[in-house]
Amino acid sequence: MASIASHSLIWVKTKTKSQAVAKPPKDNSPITEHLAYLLAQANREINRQLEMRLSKEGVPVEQWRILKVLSDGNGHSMGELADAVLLNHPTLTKMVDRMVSDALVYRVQDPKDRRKVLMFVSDRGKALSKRLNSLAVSQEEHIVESYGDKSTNELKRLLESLIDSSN
Amino acid sequence: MASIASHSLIWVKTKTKSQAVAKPPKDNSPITEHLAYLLAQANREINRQLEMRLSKEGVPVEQWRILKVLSDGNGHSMGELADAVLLNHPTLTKMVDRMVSDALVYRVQDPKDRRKVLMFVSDRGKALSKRLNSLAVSQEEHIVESYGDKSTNELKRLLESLIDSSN
DNA sequence: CTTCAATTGTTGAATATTCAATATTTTCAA
DNA sequence: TTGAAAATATTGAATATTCAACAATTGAAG
Repeated sequence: MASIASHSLIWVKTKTKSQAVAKPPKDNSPITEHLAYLLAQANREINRQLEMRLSKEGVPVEQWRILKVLSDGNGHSMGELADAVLLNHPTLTKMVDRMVSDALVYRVQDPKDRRKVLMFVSDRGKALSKRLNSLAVSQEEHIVESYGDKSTNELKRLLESLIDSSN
Repeated sequence: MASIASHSLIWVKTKTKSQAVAKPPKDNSPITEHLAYLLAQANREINRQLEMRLSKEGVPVEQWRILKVLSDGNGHSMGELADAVLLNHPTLTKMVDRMVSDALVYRVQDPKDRRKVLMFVSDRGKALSKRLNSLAVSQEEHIVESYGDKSTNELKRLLESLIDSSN
């Protein structure tokens, strides 16, 4: 990992003239200045691109998430899984039903707490998961190409800390 | 607007030690290292918060967007509006149907191109829009409180440029 | 122990979204 | 000028999501 001195005296290029810096939106600001809108817009676009990649395997983005989370080999309860893959419980139940039909995952009742169901990924699911991961990684590489390494990493860092600060 | 010299010699605080910097994800990276996932997660959380605020007026986030876009007073065609508010055309048509029933907006056939329908906001819609904007602005202020001004502005800037680079 | 509240997951009905087909109008080439 | 293709918006059927109610199990207080 890059390690640099704790303080550096460097030239920083700064904007001339009044900057188009995002300000807290006023009542009459365009919607494009709202963080909530920018997040929705960026998410929609990136998700659309990923969806197109994954369509090669005929699988929705949510199933990639499910397979990826389960690929640690441990059993995950439905509740846990729902949080991890950003789906409501009933939506997850029904998507898992489909994936069970497709023999990608299977349910096991948790012996420690029989209210719970532990989800596992099948061999078939693991194989699919690998192919999906390649597609997802290649999408992110494509983003990095046009958007840049620095920006991508900085954006990820900021998103993580936004999520942290929202809990 | 703030105006500063075009180059400044300043102290920049930099990280000591190896940083926990996000790297391009590998096949076996956790899903939380994928940009697509972080965007979905952040969007879900911020959208959920906004939804809760707007529920005071019994209005979904999408209707706030529609009213906000139409609040410039100009007529907007359905296609234009669909793009702006991040909805598919048929979804928008049906949501607009509801809003017309609620007397928030109305349709006018475009005299220049009669394939098009121009959408306008009613007085009632304008009044509601104002109240919704207050709620949305106060949400963003709340985010800025816990997340910080710098981070918020930087995040917005990066999201804008991500979107730009994706077109 | 027993009972009642909380947790976990699923189901079915109600609602919303999406896909494909349609209708209308405009554009443009022949 | 005409006819075919493109653009725009809507519709209805198919699909997906959500809400509220339910069933099963556990936890915990009395």
